[in-house]
Amino acid sequence: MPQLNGGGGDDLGANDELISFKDEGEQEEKISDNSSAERDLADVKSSLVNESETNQNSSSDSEAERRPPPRSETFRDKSRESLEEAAKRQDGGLFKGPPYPGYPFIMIPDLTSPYLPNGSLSPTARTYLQMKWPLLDVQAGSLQSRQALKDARSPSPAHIVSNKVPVVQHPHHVHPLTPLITYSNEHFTPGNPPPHLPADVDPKTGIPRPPHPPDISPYYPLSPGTVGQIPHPLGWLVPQQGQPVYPITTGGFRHPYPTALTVNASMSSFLSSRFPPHMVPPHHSLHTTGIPHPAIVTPTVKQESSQSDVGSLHSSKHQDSKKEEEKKKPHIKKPLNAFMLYMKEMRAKVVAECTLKESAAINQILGRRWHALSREEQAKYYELARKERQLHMQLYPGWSARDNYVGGYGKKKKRKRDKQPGETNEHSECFLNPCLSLPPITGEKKSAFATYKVKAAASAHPLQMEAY
DNA sequence: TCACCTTTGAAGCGC
DNA sequence: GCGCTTCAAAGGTGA
Repeated sequence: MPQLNGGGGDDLGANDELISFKDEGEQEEKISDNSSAERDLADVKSSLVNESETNQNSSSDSEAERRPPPRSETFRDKSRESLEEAAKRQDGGLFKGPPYPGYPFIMIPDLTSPYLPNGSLSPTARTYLQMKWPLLDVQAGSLQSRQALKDARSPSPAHIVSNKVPVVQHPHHVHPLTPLITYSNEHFTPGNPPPHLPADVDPKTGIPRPPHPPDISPYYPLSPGTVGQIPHPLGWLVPQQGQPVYPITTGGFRHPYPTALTVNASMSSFLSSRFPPHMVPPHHSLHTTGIPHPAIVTPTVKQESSQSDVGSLHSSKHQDSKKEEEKKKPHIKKPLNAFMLYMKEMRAKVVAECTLKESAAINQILGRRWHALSREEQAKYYELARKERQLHMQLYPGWSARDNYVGGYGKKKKRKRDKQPGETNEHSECFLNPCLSLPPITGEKKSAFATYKVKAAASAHPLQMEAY
């Protein structure tokens, strides 16, 4: 909420900047800032709510005269009301499930991760696994039971549980990292439903979902008949004749993102060193499962040939097939960066809390919250993004971001309207809501950050540059 | 139907 | 090396 008397908006903006460039020795301030992250969110939320209400009111009347000062009583009251209402919702009055429940992922930070020098699983992740993945042990147990059915050289279930890094994107627009990783207690509040619920209830619609067979990943739209016929997700990494080079337990079959789940950083190195490039399908949108790689989007192709009269279309078939061939060309998407991963995880929460759905507004909030994240939390996302890029590189060695540029795939996006430095966007929340305004990145800081990035690129993510 | 909006970060490219 | 541009996700909005 804009705090005119306290200069809250400016302060927030300043804090954002502090957070963005932590290498400039400003982390102390950030800690205190993080402690107020929730309060900040509440402020943003209430501001947005109030703002939307204000906008609605303004449309019917001469809003310029009536627009209340930000600290007017009505403003506070409404904000308080909205906050109280939100609090009621979170108190359990209206149960809200986690945005992405039941993902069959097991995300345990890489043991080589810098976050826990002792190599142990972070408490947060542990808590997350316990609460969100109560079936973990069960699954491991079931894996053990299934182990007998499988290649004796398969690794132990423990192997499965560890070092799983979901790195690629979900074909259904839900990034595996998103539901999987709860980086802070804030992300996983006690108000979240018990883990067994999400499997039965659609978190978005609240509509009960039919239970999934225990052996089927709920994220594969597979018919029961296909169960058991599914080759191993890493089948494309497996030598043709027989045994997988990399032993995989049946647990791997449960994961929608096989490579992501079974390949972590070290594993990626293993794969890259172990498998010749021809074993990595750079241009295949489908695994042997028939399930597209999440990072690949194959444009929907009309099934004209099978549905239309063959004779009448014979003449134009050639042209159609030509077009279809182009359409079929798989679109390998860019790996998500840290902020995108964060957005995917937090979007649902912000939407639920702010009762906003417009992505532009949501993204503004998320941008602010991103800046409000602690260094450690951001580092986790950077690390995940780094791993995602790593895996992406290994999956698609020849792929370049340039491939997705204009001319490579899809339609050309119209160039955004460039804003002049002092120009404000009337649509922008920043225009009306100082709480959402972010200070521009100065050239000095950009430069510093560029240097920062260059160094980081040589090793890890920017936040790890501290060590240098 | 599709571009736009809005965010941050990664990557490509030209100078 | 720097600055600019594009794309990644998301869903409402407007043309």
